[in-house]
Amino acid sequence: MALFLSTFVNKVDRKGRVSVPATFRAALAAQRFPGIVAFPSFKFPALDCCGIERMEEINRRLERLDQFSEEYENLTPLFHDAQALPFDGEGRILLPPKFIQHTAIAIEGQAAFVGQGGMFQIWEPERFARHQASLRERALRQGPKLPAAPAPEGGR
Amino acid sequence: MALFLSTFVNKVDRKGRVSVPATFRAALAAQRFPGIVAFPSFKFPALDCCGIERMEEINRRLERLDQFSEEYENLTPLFHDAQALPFDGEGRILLPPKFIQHTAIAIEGQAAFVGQGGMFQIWEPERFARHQASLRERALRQGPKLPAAPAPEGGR
DNA sequence: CGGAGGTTTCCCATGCTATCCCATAATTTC
DNA sequence: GAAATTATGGGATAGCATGGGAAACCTCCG
Repeated sequence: MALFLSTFVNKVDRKGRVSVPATFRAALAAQRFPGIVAFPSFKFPALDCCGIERMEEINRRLERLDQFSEEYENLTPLFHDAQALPFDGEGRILLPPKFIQHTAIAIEGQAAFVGQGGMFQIWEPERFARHQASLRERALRQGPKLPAAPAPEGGR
Repeated sequence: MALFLSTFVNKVDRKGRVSVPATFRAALAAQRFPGIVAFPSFKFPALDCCGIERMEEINRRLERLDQFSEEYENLTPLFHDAQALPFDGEGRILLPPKFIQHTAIAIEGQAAFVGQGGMFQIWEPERFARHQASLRERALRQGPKLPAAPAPEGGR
């Protein structure tokens, strides 16, 4: 299973290239497409990213919704704006102008790669810091709850 | 299942490396990733640590929540700050600067590995001593209670 | 059709740091 | 008491993030 952990801040060079952290690349190494798939977050100035296989999984989940329902339609933009970003020889990706704009990441600035478990996000570092603070605050207020272990074989 | 017992204090060398106690390594030996996963404790200047399998288990549970829900988001900070720390050939890990800072562990100082059962913590030894004292004091005041064993046949 | 301008992809060079490897001392086991 | 395991130290090496330039590519216009 691909598991993305920790936060890495890397530089964006003049051409709009960024190194994907080596540990993230390693988590994706087994997949057919050597690169990542990214799409603008609905709610935040960030990119949601994963490997191609996860994208296929998301598609399978989407297929379980009624084809002409509003929920279905609400989710399809995800595919409209998604882009496959291949690694270059050094493990970098090129951030397309649209993504630069959506995230407010600057050319010759920095990009934060944020592990989320099965996926990761890309943020402009200062915006992420603010986002993280507000997330913490909300999580404390609401009390994070992890669903019980899936019953079948359950540990213990 | 991995079970971590007792407390060990080891040196942190000039490069920020510490030996993980051999018994803890043995408890993790069966897992795919040879190393530990650590993240800053919410409440204390300490690191919470476990093996990769436990992290994957947490991720599996997380995946049962809707991808873009608030409950989901509330739990992701766990992954933002977690780091996989692989063992070197001698069973040491490298403490990243962030963790050094959070725990106030000093380069060329010491680190305490504290067994907690299914997980363990890493503390700066003096801080842990104070923490332990206040824990004891509270436990005495409140009287510790261990949940009863599940009924023999116990469903779930 | 051909070529100029701009862009993208590939390749090589560099400094830095983490990782590997070996050595030694202390401790435990047999 | 000898051998194995563990904790610790330090030097050598490989991998990573980063920068720049050359080659391939496309597009638009002459």
